[in-house]
Amino acid sequence: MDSAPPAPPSSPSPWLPFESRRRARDEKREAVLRAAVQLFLEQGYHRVTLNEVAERLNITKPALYNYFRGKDEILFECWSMGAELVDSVITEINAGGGSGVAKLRKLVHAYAELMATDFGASLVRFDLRDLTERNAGVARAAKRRIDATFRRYITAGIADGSIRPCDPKLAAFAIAGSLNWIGHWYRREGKLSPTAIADEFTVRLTDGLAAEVRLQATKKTPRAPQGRNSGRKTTGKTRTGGGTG
Amino acid sequence: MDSAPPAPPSSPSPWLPFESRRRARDEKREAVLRAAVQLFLEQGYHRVTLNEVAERLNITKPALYNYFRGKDEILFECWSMGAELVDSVITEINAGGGSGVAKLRKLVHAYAELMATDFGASLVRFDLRDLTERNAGVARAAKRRIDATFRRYITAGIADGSIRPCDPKLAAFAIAGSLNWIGHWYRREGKLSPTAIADEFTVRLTDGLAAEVRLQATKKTPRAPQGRNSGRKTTGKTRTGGGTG
DNA sequence: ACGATATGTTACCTATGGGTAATAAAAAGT
DNA sequence: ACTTTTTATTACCCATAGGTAACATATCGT
Repeated sequence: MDSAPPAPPSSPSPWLPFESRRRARDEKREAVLRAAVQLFLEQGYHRVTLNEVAERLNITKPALYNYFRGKDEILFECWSMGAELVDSVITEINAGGGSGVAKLRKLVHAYAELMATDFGASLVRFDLRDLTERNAGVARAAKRRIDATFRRYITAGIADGSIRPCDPKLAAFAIAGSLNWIGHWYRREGKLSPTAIADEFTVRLTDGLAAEVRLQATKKTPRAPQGRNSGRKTTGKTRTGGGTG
Repeated sequence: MDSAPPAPPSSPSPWLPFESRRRARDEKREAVLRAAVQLFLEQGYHRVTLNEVAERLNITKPALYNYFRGKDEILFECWSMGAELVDSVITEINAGGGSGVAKLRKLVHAYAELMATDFGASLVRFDLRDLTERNAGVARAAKRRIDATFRRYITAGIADGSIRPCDPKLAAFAIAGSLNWIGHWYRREGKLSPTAIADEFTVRLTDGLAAEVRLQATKKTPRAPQGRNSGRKTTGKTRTGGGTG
């Protein structure tokens, strides 16, 4: 409160400290979600207060109630944003063709990239028990649909011969587990880009399942049929995130 | 509060409602941890009150402070129990011999089984941000050791030729992710026994990495390796847990 | 311009639950 | 038996943070 309020450097908030406020409702709603999801991921849902969320948007707590019924609804809407992203990915893959393993690879790749986004990570970092019973039900249903999709692609792959026989349920658990975990260790500031991670995981996770072709890891080795590691001497310390969890 | 207190059916609490209280201190301390970890996993740390923990042990909240400095310390001690289990597993594997892939398989198997225990699951279900900075530091260090072990076995495997060349860091992430996720979906009441899961994951997760032998999945296992669940009729829907997460 | 509506603000309420003080009752020491 | 120490109980404190009421100010339709 010293001199004039020069507006904090990069403020991606539609509410300028005390100025023009004429944006569309939906735009503001989404701005709340973007601020909230970021804080929730940073500090954890229970440690984030609505005052903090509001403050980051240059408004005050009660203003939030113009857009949401309460804290848990904000959480749910964040989660839903992620779920919609996954749903649209699935819809697109379903629309296209390809063998079982091809579809599975597409899903793995897209899902891995999603886990590196805020709304994507919220799918696996938020605790559904923080939602109302009603919303938790919706969320569980969405999760089931996603899980079913993994299994369906695997089952289809086994049927069309592109995937070696295995238990679709456990295979789906193993794959989804790896992918979901990305949401826990990925850090924007790390050296691994989302696409690099997605590329690698697509190979790693479907390699053991594929019936025929063995995909090569994207290690740049121009020729080498047997993925030579691109000279990286694995000098330990690369640390991107928490490692095991 | 009607008739005489016949002591709740199966009370694994050293504190009988109003009777002999002469157990050793450590035994009680651990009883607190067992009750706490169970509640924390069931309902989530923030939704569990110390009153609930105490109530389950037939005591009152302040009594807990004879054994712990506060709620967060209970959480930390639960977490530590899990960490110690992993550490002892690692110690044992390190003591034995075998190729890189052999050690990795041992670790995967044991870790998978651990994820099906309360203290094991607490390793990945608890939020380290709920701990004091000091304890969180200890926990992070432990996690790093575990992660390093995965990478070391993989690196060793590549060196001794038992594992195909790959990026140890990402491979470790992929494997640990799958395993950690077990802690999220495994349910005691489900039909999958911990060993069945461990067996399957050991194959699934190291299959794509192994240089030579391709292990065979445990398919063909007659049916229940273990799971004679008291006559549960297994009607279609198998659902063990949340599926994707 | 001018009400009506949407969107903010300030000031407040209150349930919750971690933590503590004072005290009583066992266990253990002598 | 008695004191001392450990361990439990009852009664309380109080900071936090979600939520609400009452009021203010833009924005908009006409």
